[in-house]
Amino acid sequence: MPKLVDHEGRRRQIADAVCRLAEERGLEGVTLRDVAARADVSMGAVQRCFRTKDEMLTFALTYIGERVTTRVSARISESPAQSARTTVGHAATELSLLRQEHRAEARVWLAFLAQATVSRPLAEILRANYTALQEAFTALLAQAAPEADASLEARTLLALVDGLTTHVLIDHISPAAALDVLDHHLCRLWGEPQQ
Amino acid sequence: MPKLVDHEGRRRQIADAVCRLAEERGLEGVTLRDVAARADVSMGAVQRCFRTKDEMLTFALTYIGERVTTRVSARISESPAQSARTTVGHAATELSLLRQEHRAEARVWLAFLAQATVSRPLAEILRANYTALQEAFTALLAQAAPEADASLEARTLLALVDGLTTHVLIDHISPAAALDVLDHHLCRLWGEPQQ
DNA sequence: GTTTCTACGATGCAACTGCATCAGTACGAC
DNA sequence: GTCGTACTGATGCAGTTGCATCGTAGAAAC
Repeated sequence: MPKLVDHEGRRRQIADAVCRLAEERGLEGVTLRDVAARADVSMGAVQRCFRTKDEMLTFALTYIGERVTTRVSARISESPAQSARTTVGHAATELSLLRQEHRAEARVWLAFLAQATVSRPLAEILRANYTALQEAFTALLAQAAPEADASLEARTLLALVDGLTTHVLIDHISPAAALDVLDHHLCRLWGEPQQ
Repeated sequence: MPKLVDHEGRRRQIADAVCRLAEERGLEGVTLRDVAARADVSMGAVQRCFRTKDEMLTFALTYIGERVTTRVSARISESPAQSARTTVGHAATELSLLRQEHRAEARVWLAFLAQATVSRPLAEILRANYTALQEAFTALLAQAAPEADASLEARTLLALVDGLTTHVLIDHISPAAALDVLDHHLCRLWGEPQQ
């Protein structure tokens, strides 16, 4: 057996390059040549890992989806002793990608979101991610606010978080303002008095 | 004075073609040649109307922004006798582009939204639109729910509507489910009992 | 009818795209 | 060592892109 390469590792390395480029120039600015250069591999290597560009983009979206989901899950499970309500707040904040260091992820996500409206494979990956997120939030909300319609509230929260993220990205509102909105929404959800 | 052409009319005609193409293939599928063909003019005519492709896209975004804003405003002013709360509901529903016939507009809007994260001119047009919408909703909400923080609630409503629209576009939720979420949110905002 | 000037549309062009190809490389088994 | 093979990276190619160019057409002014 001759030279063997860590294929999965290389695919991730390339997906990383895709994300960095998508963040800087948008998804249309992602070309095979630039991806290869950014990932410090040859174009041949990229073509060996992914048969087509579409396959590469699909993998990159799956990759970033897993990263976000993992981070949210981690945030949920790392705060086991807290109340369910606090956990919901933390998870939603994490998901809204408001922190500077996750702004890039948000940009990439939005780029894929737009592309998904005209690409079935991408749309299915996105749908799978959202479904998983919604189930997680529904379960959390069922604990945090037993008297509410957990599924409905989960849909509301996901949509609100996505909208806020988008508005922050285009500088319509500041991250702080987005957090305010989120806090306010959660407080009202808990039925607590709002100041 | 030789042959004169209704420039503004032609620009709108071209912008229409841009929107139809963006809806079908996404913004990356919009090329000068295809736009010209779709608008039933020659490429030369397109180049005469817009010096560069960017200028064309910028105009198209402004154009569609005006269309949406106009429709929302019309919806607001055509129901003068109703309560402020009903008006807010109608306006939000109109803005969420949930009806089948406006799905195309939503797709185009999302395409521009993604592009705006890497294009300053587009981002500024979007920001202007959102600012106008937020002011309108703030004013409405101040009437409809005097005890609430109108500005905060307007930001919430806009983000929620945007998120819902996006989720409908990628088929994560149905238009009916989105309407449910919106209704529920508004009912809670009015402090009414939720069934 | 002639002139004059805008608008037109066909064509050209350099750059770039995704993808295919293929001689060469380097690693591991023997 | 040598050999076979999985891998590499340079190159080729057809198609597309945005933009520039330029001769022509056609509507007003006279």
